[in-house]
Amino acid sequence: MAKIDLVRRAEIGREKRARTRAQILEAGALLLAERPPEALTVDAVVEAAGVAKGTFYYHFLSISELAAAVGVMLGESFDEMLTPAKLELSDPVARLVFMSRQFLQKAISDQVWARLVVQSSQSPTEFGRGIREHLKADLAEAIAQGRMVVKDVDLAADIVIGMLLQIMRGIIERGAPRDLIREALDAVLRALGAAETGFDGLDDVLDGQPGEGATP
Amino acid sequence: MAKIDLVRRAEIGREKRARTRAQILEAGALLLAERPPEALTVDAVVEAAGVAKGTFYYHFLSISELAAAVGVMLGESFDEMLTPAKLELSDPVARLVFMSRQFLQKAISDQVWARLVVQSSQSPTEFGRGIREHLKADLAEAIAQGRMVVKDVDLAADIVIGMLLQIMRGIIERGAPRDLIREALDAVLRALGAAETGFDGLDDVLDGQPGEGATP
DNA sequence: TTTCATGTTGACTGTATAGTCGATCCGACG
DNA sequence: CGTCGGATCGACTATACAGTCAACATGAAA
Repeated sequence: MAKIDLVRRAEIGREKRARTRAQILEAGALLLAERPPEALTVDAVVEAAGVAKGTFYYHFLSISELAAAVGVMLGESFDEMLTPAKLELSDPVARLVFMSRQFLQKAISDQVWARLVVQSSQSPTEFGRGIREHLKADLAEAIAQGRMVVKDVDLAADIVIGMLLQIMRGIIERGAPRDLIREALDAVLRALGAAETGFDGLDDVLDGQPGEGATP
Repeated sequence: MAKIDLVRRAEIGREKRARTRAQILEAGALLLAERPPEALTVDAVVEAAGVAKGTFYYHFLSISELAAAVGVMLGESFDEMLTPAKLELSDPVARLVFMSRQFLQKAISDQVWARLVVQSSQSPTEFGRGIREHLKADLAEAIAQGRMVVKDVDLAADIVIGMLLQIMRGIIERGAPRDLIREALDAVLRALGAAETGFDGLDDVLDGQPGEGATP
């Protein structure tokens, strides 16, 4: 019995498999942007993805697993979006502002993404918790440096998350008037009581200019 | 054919009818506190309410009508809660603070109510729009008086609503630490840029003391 | 006691959805 | 070009749910 190269075999379908899975994932994301996971049916997903029902179950165990996968996808888009901040900005308040700015800009340029974020913020997913922890780390650092009036990290996180999420809802429903982002960022800093304790480069971050060390 | 007193007849069952309807309504509110209306089934409602399925359809046309009725109920609880502010407080910022304070206090003392409010805030119901308009009226007055740094009424409303809702979520998930309400109210005022432009009695309202005119 | 409007019941029908499974397709490899 | 394993398909069963309806319960009035 000639042993066939199983490893090779395993690779064969991988591209097709990945493509189909991506189709289902994208369709799921699109649908989850406009309804909660509890209201999402397998039939709706497979129709939107253009695949057969069995194919869905070949890739996912259930709708909730699909929802989790979409959550992971969202989380990755966040990491991708926030990585530059981690690398370039050493100041926690600057990182906070940068993050908030990226957040709102993405919401303005990608409505589906915005809706998806808003929907995902309801049921506490793994993704949501990750964002929150990331945010809390920055806030704790800022508090430790005596940069903020708000001392309770959880309260500070709720303030930031609540403002950004609701402003995102506003963007979805009513669009983004001129200077919205700048005014929103100012309001976030004021709410935390971090407005007057900035560092030199903060205005650049607020305006979306290249930050510290980027200008030779 | 002796005309029977139809008006009287109509009154006969009213008490029973009202009681049953209230049962269904309460069960619906309880269930809608923990899942979105799209995920609520008639069977679940009638089981929770302890009535037969036909009874549900005798009182309501559909789940969405029940959800609307629950929304109206919530709206009434708001009116009830906010009426004293309208009457006693002439200052728009004081009314804003009073409203926010009542809001958070109620959330702390009534978890089901809090969950229901959070859930209802997702799908824009009639109730949600009413609250927003009410809030925007106060904010517009405050802006007109030059009391706030934030000039965009919609942005201001999103800031307040976002903060309060997310803080409510925090209360639901992690409880309310000491001084949470006071710190939250301070943060709201700072966010709007209304912290330094207060009037004399504002501290009383912030602390939940009887407001202006109540001390003879 | 009888009558009758109002309200309640739960069995019933039809439909939508979940989840399964053997048939089929596809493409690499010998 | 035939074989074979991984991927896809869609018909099928079982179940959950929506919505209906004829029968029954209740209690005030005659």
